[in-house]
Amino acid sequence: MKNNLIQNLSVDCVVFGFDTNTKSLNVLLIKRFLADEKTNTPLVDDYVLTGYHVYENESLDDSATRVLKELTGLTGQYKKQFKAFGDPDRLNNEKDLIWVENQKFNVRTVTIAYYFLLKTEDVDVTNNTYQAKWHPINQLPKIGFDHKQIILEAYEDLKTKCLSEPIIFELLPDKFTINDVQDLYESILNIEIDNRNFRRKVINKKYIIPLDEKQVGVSKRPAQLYMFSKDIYQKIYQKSYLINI
Amino acid sequence: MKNNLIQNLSVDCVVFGFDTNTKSLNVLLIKRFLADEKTNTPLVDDYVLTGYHVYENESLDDSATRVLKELTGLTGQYKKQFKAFGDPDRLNNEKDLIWVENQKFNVRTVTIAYYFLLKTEDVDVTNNTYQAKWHPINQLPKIGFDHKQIILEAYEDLKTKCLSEPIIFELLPDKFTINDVQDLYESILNIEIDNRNFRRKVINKKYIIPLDEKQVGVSKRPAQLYMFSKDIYQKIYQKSYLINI
DNA sequence: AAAAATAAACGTAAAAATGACGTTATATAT
DNA sequence: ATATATAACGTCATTTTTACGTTTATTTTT
Repeated sequence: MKNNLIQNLSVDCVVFGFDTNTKSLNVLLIKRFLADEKTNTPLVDDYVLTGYHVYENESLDDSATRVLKELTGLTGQYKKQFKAFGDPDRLNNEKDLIWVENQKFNVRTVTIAYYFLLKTEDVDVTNNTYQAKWHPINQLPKIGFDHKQIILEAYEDLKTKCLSEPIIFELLPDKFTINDVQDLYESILNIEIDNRNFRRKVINKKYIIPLDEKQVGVSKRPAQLYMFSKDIYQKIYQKSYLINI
Repeated sequence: MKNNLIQNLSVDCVVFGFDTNTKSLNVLLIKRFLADEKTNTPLVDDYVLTGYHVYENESLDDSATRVLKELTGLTGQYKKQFKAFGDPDRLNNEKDLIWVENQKFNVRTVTIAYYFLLKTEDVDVTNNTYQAKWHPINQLPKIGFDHKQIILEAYEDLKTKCLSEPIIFELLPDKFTINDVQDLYESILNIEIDNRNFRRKVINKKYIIPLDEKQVGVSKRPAQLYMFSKDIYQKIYQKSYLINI
């Protein structure tokens, strides 16, 4: 009955990026493909999150950081551990497939799920060994394991979190327009926002700093560029205790 | 290097309750005591969270539910999985002590931490085998393992969450006064709230329902009793997309 | 070079929510 | 009856939000 031995321990990373051109919140996924050698029938043909076993002397956070670095080459990105997934039958459908190495029945794989926010421009997707690819959160392909659920729960957490903290700027280029910010909120939250009110609200923030630059290469009036100052934000930040139930 | 074998898997439960008399947010903790048989020197003398190994065919959620039931007899309480703790040296200081059965060095214990919100009145602390005791969150005793950190992180999550969701009512009796609600917010958030403004705000909520009852046994003007209607809340609830950064 | 088109950027006013504070009402205790 | 303590209500100024209309700057078209 009691089970004080043995499980697999892994981390999985939901990597979010924002495409300012298509105005789409994207998730970085890895292609899985495996065919039967004789019949050539595809056994696995889907996408999954990046993840890996946690090394023996590694903290959970470090493990997630390592996995992201291996995939993207990036470190220091916004990272949040948002949930552990560990139902006993979590990977049972997949148990003789790849990624799950030498697993026997009844071996539980607990995964600690993180999400990362990064600037799409920082990642070179074409140049990696993982066949990684960005997928719009609203048009996810066939997803393996229970990773669809993990992605959607990460997304829910992100939706809540972006309302109360300026994490959105982790997803934007260093220099952005007010409309970029609005597009991003609209994509994440799947809502429409009044541009005039939104603009005023954002511009009034002390930590949104107008630059001496405008957009280049646009075929209409170029917009003012801004940057986000984390320093200023942290200095003037004071926790709001506004009860909103 | 790689570690695809094995670790201990447990759940730990931070149980929150509110004492309307002392106006204190409390945590339910279990006494640990162990003395050296010869010298009688105390080896362990502190408090810890309830927790246990996850059973072989048990989901993480079910495991937490079981642990709470064993401690309090209660089921169906508000429950949230808020973080996994799994640093490789997490329990190393404690490795030859009780609770950690037959552990060897280098065995990692990952714990999935939950917090529960319950009505203090529902729990009979005196009548349990665990020597469980309520402790004000602001006057915690000596705490074993890394459970102090776990408690404080649960508390942080609760503080954030109670601002945007009416989970506070999980901590109050079924019938409560407006001042009870205020006391609870003040305790949790460690702030002072203007009674008149707070009262207006709360009373205006459709899901706060005045009863045909007043306080009894108080030595001053008895206050109106209210109840919280989860049904009405869920019916009229619509996600607010107010961006507050 | 002027006009048209388009998106950026600014403005205004009503409504709602919040914050700060004064006053009244109702029960119990003396 | 009167005092007392707490519950409960009220008012007003300020801030924030919502809902729109207007102007400005730049590019493209004529």
